[in-house]
Amino acid sequence: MLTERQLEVVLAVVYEYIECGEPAGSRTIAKKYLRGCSPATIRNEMSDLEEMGYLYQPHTSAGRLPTPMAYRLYVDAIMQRRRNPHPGVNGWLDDIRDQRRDMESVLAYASQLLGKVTSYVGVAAIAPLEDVAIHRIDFLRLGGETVLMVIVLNGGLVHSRTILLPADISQDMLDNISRSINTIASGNPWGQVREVIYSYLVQELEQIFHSCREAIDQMDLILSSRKYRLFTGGARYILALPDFQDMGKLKAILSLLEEEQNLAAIVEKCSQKEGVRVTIGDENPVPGISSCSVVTVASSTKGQRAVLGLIGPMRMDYERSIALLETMMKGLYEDF
Amino acid sequence: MLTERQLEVVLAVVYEYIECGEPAGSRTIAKKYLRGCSPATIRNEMSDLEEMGYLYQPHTSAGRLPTPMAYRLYVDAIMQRRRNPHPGVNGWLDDIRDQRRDMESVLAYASQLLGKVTSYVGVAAIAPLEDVAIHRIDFLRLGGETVLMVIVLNGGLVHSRTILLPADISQDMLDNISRSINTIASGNPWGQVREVIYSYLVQELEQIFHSCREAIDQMDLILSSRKYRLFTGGARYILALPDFQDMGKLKAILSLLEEEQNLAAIVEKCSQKEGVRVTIGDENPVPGISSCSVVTVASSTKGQRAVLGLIGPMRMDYERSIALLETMMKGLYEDF
DNA sequence: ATTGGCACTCGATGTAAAAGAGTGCTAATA
DNA sequence: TATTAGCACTCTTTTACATCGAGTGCCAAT
Repeated sequence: MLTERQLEVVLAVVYEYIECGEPAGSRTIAKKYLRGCSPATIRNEMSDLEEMGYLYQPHTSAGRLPTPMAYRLYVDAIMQRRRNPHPGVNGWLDDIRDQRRDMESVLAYASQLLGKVTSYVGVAAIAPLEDVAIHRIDFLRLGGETVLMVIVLNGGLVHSRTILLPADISQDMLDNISRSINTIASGNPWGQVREVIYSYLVQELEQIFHSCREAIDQMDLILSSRKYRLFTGGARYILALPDFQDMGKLKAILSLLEEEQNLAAIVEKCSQKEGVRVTIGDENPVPGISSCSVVTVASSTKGQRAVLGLIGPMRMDYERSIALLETMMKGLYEDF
Repeated sequence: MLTERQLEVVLAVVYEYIECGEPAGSRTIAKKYLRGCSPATIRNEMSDLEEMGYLYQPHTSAGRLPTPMAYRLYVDAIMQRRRNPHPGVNGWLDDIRDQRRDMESVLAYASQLLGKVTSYVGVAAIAPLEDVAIHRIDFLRLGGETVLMVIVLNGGLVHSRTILLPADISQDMLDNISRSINTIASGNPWGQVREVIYSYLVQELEQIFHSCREAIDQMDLILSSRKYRLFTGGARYILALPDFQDMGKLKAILSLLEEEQNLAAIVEKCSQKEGVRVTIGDENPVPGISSCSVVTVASSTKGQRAVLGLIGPMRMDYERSIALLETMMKGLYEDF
């Protein structure tokens, strides 16, 4: 177990490193954070803390750096105490409100904004899941067997997808089908009406036209798949950070952004429960960004679940990031 | 004017630099490209060419590098002669065909593919312009004055956008409006029906409900705006290129990718006329990527205009890039 | 007009010395 | 017993300097 002073030292090292970006020496810590002690005392503590796995030295004659364990300690400390709202957010939210956009645009804009003001990568995600109420579903015949399925969810989220039915169906017939589906589905989340539709509607419709099953299967595929709609923004700003001067890290993070599935894996894990979540280094499910941390905040109203997040270096400014995300999410949800 | 041999030397320097990535010396050029001449002769020619602005030396004791003028010469030479189709494209096209996706997915996939196989940044764009035939337009009431407008264009391109009408209109009323609009618009490009709708329909509908004008204005905004739908892919691969080891350049190109308007400006310029277009360095309209080149190919069938492109370093492999884009565009258009 | 020869330039590479930051250890101290 | 001052030691970073080598420019010979 850590003594009071050891804890202070660890937190000081983390704080100092986040601020300055360089290994913290005993002298600095003594002077800036623990005025009552001499550098020598701090050295002794540091030596012990290194043995315990909280600190390490990049080389013999350098100061100490925090290990992921230390970051975890630091973040847990932040999470326990009350946090102040991040300043400036209200102004940005007003901008968003003025534009009166749909949820997709709002989140796209939010991710850009997050990236820009933090210099980390901003992430926004929305879970078009089975428990979001369906507004309506339409099928538009594009020609031949190709049909465009448009699913509108409450909150203005639109999913459209061209599907291929096993036969050529007239628009009138498609309208009939969508009317029947909408009667049951509209206003309810897919998760609730799925069973009903499969047990009752498909049978009835199948008598009219057996292609209905195909159409509904496709719907099920989209709505049941735990697919997130993802937005990222501000990737260019991380180039300025000293932590990403290394090409290897840069490549890892850019790859992550381009491969949506991996990003989705991270986001999904975070949206399990509401509130802030911080994943440090190896704690996050994707290899390759083991030197990065992810801060996310998940929230849901009316069954609409959204996630805002920041991906940054392990020495990111957790306190500010958390405050920013919390404030912004709170602000966004007053609108929707 | 350039002599025959001077031309040969310039082209050789460009070719050599594209291949090896290092300044070409007189010795190398003489040995590899102009066997009949001695290094000293080449040196004299090079000296003249430098004066003429085709070559330059990064420092006194280095070989020569091509200037943008030299690249222009080189590209023009390629463009004049017959080009062979790029191998391997057919296989990829089969993959695309197998997935039977709509145009959006196809282009998104194509941009990724382009980036991956070239290590440059792949770009795909589609111009949802006034001259693409409209399939149909729907208005879906989301609640209150908020309405989702879904515009489906021929080819499966979908544009949806929430708009705000000055009054609360029932879904039935909206259906009436869209039915009226579709009667006139469906099957025709907006450019052709725009006048008709404004002169005839708006007047008629306005008697029923004056909000129609707002709705149609919004449509006009989307369809008349020369807005491109853009896809980029493979940005992570350029990190491996020696040309982008410099953070400044990297930042420039990543910024470009995140700011769609700039990218659109580039693409727009290229889609003016069909066929391949190469923009070298400062020739392209966006500052910041003055050390990059852009190769694009534009094409259109049934009024559907699409652009494929590659953004790479100025010493990109133009020959291969051009062949790749031409072959791929040709292949894609056999499907659509 | 072309070519061989040679001095010259300038970046790249390598080595050594000096500087600087920070530790670990020991002995003195409160 | 916990803390502290002092000092030797380690390892990186910086600087300076000599060397190397690729490639040019120019001149005289062909």
